[in-house]
Amino acid sequence: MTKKNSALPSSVIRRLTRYLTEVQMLRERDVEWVASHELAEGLGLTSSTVRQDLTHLDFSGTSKRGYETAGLERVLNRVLGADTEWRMVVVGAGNLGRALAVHEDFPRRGFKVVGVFDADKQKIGMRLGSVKVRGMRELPGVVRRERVDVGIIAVPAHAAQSAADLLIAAGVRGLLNLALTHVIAPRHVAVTESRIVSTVMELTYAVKCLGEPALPPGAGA
Amino acid sequence: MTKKNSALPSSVIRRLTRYLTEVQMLRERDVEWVASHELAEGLGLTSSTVRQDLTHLDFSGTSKRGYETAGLERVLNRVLGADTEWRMVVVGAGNLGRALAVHEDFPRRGFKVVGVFDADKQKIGMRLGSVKVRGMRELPGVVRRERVDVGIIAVPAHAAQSAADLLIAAGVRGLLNLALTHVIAPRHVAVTESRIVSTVMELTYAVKCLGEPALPPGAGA
DNA sequence: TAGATTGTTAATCGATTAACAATC
DNA sequence: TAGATTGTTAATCGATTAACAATC
Repeated sequence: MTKKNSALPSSVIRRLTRYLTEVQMLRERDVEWVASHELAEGLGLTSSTVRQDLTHLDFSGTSKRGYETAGLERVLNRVLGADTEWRMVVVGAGNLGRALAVHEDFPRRGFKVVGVFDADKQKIGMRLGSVKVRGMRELPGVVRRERVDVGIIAVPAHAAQSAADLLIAAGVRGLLNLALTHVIAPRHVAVTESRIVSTVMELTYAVKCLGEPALPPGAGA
Repeated sequence: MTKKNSALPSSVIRRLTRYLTEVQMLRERDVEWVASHELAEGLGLTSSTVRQDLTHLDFSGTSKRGYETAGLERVLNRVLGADTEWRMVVVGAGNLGRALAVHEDFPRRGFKVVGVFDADKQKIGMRLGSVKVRGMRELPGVVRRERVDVGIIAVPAHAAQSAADLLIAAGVRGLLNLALTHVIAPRHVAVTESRIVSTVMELTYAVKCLGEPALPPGAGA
């Protein structure tokens, strides 16, 4: 609160989320201290980057010992807002939408899915964990009543913008867009995009660039 | 083939995947030409970035008209390797793994899931689209026989590295890691990581930085 | 103390943007 | 032709890495 708080670069934020999960795992194993070079190794970074990143936090390491995991976890949780509950809805009850609605990692980290919506009547009423799939008409009411912060867009590309518009009009402040198209949102709504198909294409490009393996592992003759 | 081909920067590759999906949609709507500023607008970029990116391609635009969508789609497909079939297996038949195994966007783009594996006996035999969940012991044989290129890791964090090791030993050349931990792989295996929980945390951080809305949309009294 | 590790500054590296001549 | 848009160069911007004094 006493610290300048807004808008760390997204490159830094992306890594902070990884430090957090790493530190949580260290804590489960009762590791009390971690050095920048250890975090770096575990995550494929340089120790310099780690130290640079952690200076953005209201938290200091100790010479010779590194960073106390308990304190680091606490401050990362606070900066990332992972210490508060975030209420989400999922739009689209296809394979991806259904998987996210019941994804165990979400409640574990303070993300609560309070509703799932789909335009397809066949899907309405379907039970997903603790929620039922509802029709799109119910979306605005649920978003308001349940004070939903974030909408997850898991619909086909052609329906993504109208799902976004509906969520924005209902009052969400963030959108996670999983559809293949870019969605437009006003400045007061944050948008993050994540596309599994694009990610796989990035991977296969990298594979292609590796070239054919000199020797397939375990090749006999 | 006649062009230097390897290792465009990953920032460029990430955008090329988006140009490809965008151009495919334009083609469905029978749009024959697209200008850099139009692509930029549709994707939230600058026209300068778009033109810069497209110079990496073995393809030229035309003054006054822009880029021919048919040619652009063809060359993007070729560069990204999206014109060949990629064979994949999914390790982990939890919610996420099952969703990916039957994800419709994959076959549509040349990605074929030829196997799903899980250590849990209860899940073995479960039917997912055209494949059945198999035990981990069958993984090496399937990867070899089916000439699998890429393994998708959709297991809990503590099992991620051993899943990676198994896939690598069996001969995959790429890993898509969806688990929360970093996995280590030798240089001849490409790794891409994608973590839905981290992505949501990036989003909620951005929401937090927006601050409280001055006026909640549609606030009455 | 001696030595390891932080915090921080400066140097490097890469990515994005601006600008404009060439071109159709 | 006139004007719009590319391809490309140079300028800016930001992110990563290297290096080292401060410190416990």
